[in-house]
Amino acid sequence: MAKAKKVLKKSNKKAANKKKSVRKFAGKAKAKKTAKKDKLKPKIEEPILLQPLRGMRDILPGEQPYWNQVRRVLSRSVQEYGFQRIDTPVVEYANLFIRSVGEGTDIVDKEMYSFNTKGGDRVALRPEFTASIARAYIQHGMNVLPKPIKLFSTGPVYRYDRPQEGRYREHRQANFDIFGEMDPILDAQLIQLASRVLGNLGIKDVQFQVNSIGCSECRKDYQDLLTSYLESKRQKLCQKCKDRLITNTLRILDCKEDKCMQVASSAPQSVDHLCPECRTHFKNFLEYLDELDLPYLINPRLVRGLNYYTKTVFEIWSEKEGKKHSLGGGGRYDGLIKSLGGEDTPAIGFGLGIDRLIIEMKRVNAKSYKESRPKVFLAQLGDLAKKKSLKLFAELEKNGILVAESFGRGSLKSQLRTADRLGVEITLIIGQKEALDGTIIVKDMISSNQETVTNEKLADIVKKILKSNVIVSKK
RNA sequence: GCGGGUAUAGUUCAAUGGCAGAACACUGGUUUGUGGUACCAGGUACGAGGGUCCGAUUCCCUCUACUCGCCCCA
Repeated sequence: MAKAKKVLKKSNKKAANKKKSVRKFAGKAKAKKTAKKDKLKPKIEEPILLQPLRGMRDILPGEQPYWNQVRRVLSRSVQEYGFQRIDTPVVEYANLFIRSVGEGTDIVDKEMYSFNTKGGDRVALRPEFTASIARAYIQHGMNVLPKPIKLFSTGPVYRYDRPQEGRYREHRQANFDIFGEMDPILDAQLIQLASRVLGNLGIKDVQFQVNSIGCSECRKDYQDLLTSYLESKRQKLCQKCKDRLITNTLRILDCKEDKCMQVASSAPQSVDHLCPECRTHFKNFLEYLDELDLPYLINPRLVRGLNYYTKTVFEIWSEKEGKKHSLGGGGRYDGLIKSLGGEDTPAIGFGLGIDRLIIEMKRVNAKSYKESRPKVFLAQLGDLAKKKSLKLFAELEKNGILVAESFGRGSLKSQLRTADRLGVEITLIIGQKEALDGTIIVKDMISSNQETVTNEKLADIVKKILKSNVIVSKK
C-alpha cells in the first residue's frame, strides 16, 4: 500500500557516496532555501526520487481500459449533444483565474499552482477549465458564431490540495460549456447530458443537487441580507466563517461546522430572494428537470466555490455506503464573459472529474474497453531470419495484420512462450531454412498444427485462419 | 491547514535485538528449431537522519513519503 521513497541507484554505488548524497537530500527543506538564493539552480547531484510529485500519479496500462471507455462515452455524447472540442493551454496568466474564479475562494486563495516565469510573468496551472475557455471565446471572437456555441474540453487540472482517495493534485476533467443562450432549457439539457454520460458509463446511485444563487443584481441584495443576518449571529460562527463574512459570505452556508450549520439553517435562502427574472428562470429550469425524470434535490445551501456563478448551480454526487464523492459540478455564469472584457454573453457549463468517475466505475464493475491486441506472433530463428523478420513484420502490417513479436530474443522456446502468454492465435515461424526458401511456418496455437507456406501466400492464409478462428474461438 | 494509520523484493505479504523469507511476477535452463503444466537455477528489499545497545530492519525520537478522515472540491 504505502509507497516507500525510492532513489535511482547508480550501478557503481559506494556506500560512502550514497550516504553523503542521501544526507544532502534529507536536508531538503534547507536545500530549498539555498536553492532559492542560487536562483533555483538545479541540484544535479541530488538523487532522483523515483516517484511522482505529491498528489500526482501514473495511469498505468492496466487502468487504461477504463480511460478508454470514458473517452469513448464522452466522445459519443459530445457528438450527440453538438459540442465541439477545444484545447487550451495548461498554463495561463494567474490573473485570468484570480479574476474569474475570484479572490476569497479556496481555489484561488490556497489551491492554485502559481509561479513566476523567467520572463517575470505571473502564471498558474489551470485549476479549472471555464476561465480558459471563456478567454479563448473572447479572444477568437466566437461571439459571431451561430448560437449556442457548445465547447467541450478535457485534460488535467491542478489544485494544490491535500491528496486523499479520489482527490489528486493533478486530476483530469471533462468540461462542457455552452455560450450565448440564457434559456433554462439549456441548464436542464446540460444536466441531462451529465446524466447520460454517467449512465453510459454504468455509474449508478447518483444524486443531482441544484440551486439558484440569482443574478448579479438579486444576488447582491441577497448577499447583503445574508451578511446582515450573519453579522447578527457573528458570535456563533467558527473563526473561518468570521473571516468569510468579509471575504465570501455565501460560503458560510456551506460550512460543515455544527454551530455554523445551525446558524445557516435559519438563514435567509437565496431561492426566496430571487428577482422575478431569476425566479422564473429557476422555476422553468425545475420544470424541465421534472420532464427528464431525473431524481434531483434542491439544496438551498449549495453555493459552489467559484465566484463567477449566477442563477443555476448544481453538483453531482455519488452516494454509496457513507463515502461521498462529488463527481462533477457546474452552473450558469452569465456575467463572466463580460467581466473578462467580452460582449455580454450568457453561458453555462459543468465539469466531470474523470478520476472519480473511474473510481465509481470500478466500484460497480462497469464495462471497460480494451484495445484489440494482435492475434499473430512472429518468431524468428537465426541471423538471416532475424534480418528478414523486420520487413515481414511491415508487410503484414501493411496487409492489416497486427503482429506481436519479441525480436530481441534468440531462442524459439522463449518466443513461443511469449506468444502463448500474449494469447495469440497464430505464430509465424521463420528460421534459417525458411529464410533461404522464401517460406514460413504458420502455426495454429490452438490446435498446434502447422504448415509451411510461401511468403506470397502468407497474408491471405493468415487472414483466412484468423477468420475461421474468430468463429471457432467464441469461448 | 488539522487529526489517525503505514513504510521490508517489480507486486502482495511474512519473520527477526545477531546470515531477511515466501508467493506471484521476471530471466534462463531441463541436449541440438516449437508454447501452456511440471521441475531446476538466477537477480532484486529493510524510506532517511539521529538515539539506546557489543550489535537495530526490529525499541525510541525526528524528518520524508504514502494512505485514510476533516476542510474543500472534481
